[in-house]
Amino acid sequence: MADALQVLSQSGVRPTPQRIAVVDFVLSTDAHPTAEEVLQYVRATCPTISRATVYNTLNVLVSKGLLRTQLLREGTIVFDPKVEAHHHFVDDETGRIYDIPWDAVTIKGEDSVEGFTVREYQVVMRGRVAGRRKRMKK
Amino acid sequence: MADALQVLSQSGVRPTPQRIAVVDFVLSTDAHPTAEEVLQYVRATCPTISRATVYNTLNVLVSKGLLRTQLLREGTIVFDPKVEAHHHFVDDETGRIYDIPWDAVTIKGEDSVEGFTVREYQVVMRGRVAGRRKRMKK
DNA sequence: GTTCGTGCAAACGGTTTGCAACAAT
DNA sequence: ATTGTTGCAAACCGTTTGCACGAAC
Repeated sequence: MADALQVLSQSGVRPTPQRIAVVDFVLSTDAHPTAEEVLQYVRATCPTISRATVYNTLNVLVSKGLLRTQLLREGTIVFDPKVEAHHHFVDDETGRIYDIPWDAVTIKGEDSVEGFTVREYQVVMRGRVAGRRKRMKK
Repeated sequence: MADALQVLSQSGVRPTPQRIAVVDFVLSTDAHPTAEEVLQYVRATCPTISRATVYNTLNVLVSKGLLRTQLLREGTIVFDPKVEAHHHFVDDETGRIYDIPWDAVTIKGEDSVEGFTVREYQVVMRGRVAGRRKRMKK
C-alpha cells in the first residue's frame, strides 16, 4: 500500500498530520468503517483531531476517488477503500460487511434492462458467515 | 390490492383512521417513499396525523412483513411494499428508484460464495433511465 | 498577508422516545 | 380499569456548517 503522504500529495491534497492519520487507517482497512469509527480509531494516534476534520477529510478522499461510500448500514454511511467494482455481503447478526470479489458471482442481463442505462451495479447479499450457528432466541 | 382495513385487521393491527391512511398510500405506491414523504402525502387526507404516528405505523408494517425498508438513498430509509425478491435501479440524477423484476437478471454463484450462507440478495444498479441525455455541466 | 486547514460549537435532518390526553375493549 | 393509540415536544444521532485561530505558502 502506498504510504499516506504520497497518496495525498499525488492527489493534490496538502498532507497534514490529521489527514495522514485518517488516510493511514481508512485506506488500509477492510472493515468498512463509519466516520465515527474512523474518528475513534484515529484519535489513538492523533488525539486532538476533531470530528469536523475527519468528516472533511473523508469527503475529500471520496471526491478524489480514493474512497467510496456505500449504503449498507441503517442510519450511517460506511467508507470503502476498494474502489474497483465488487460486491458486498452483510452479516445479519453482526452487521459486519465483507467484500466479495467481482467474479465470485456472474450476472447476465444487468446492462440491458429495458429502458435503463446501467453505469454500475453490485450484488448486495445478506445472511450469516458460515460455521456460526443461529443465535439463540434471547 | 386488498383494502387497507382488511390488511390491518388480518395482521392483528387495530385499523385506526391514521393507519388506514398510511396503508392506503404506502402499500399501493411504487415510488419508494421516505417516512417524510409518506407524512406529506397522508396529511392531504388526514391533516392532523403526526410524524410520530407515521413512523410508528411504518415500523409496525415492517414488523408485520407488509413493507420492507431499503438502503438506497443517503441519509434516509425508503419503504417498499413489494416484499418479494426483486432488484433495484437508482437514477443518478433524480434519485428515483425503480423496481427491476427478479428475472430481468440472472445470477450464478451467489449462494455458494465461500464461507457465507446467503439468506437473500439483490442487485443494486445505478445509472440513467434511457432516453434522457446527460445533464449539462452546470 | 492571503489562502488553506483545524477545532469547536451550533445547526440541521431523519428518527426515536417520553408523556399526557384519549379511545377501545 | 386496563390496554392501546395519538400528537406533541424533546431527545438523539450522524452529518454539515460557521467561524475564529493558526499554519503554510
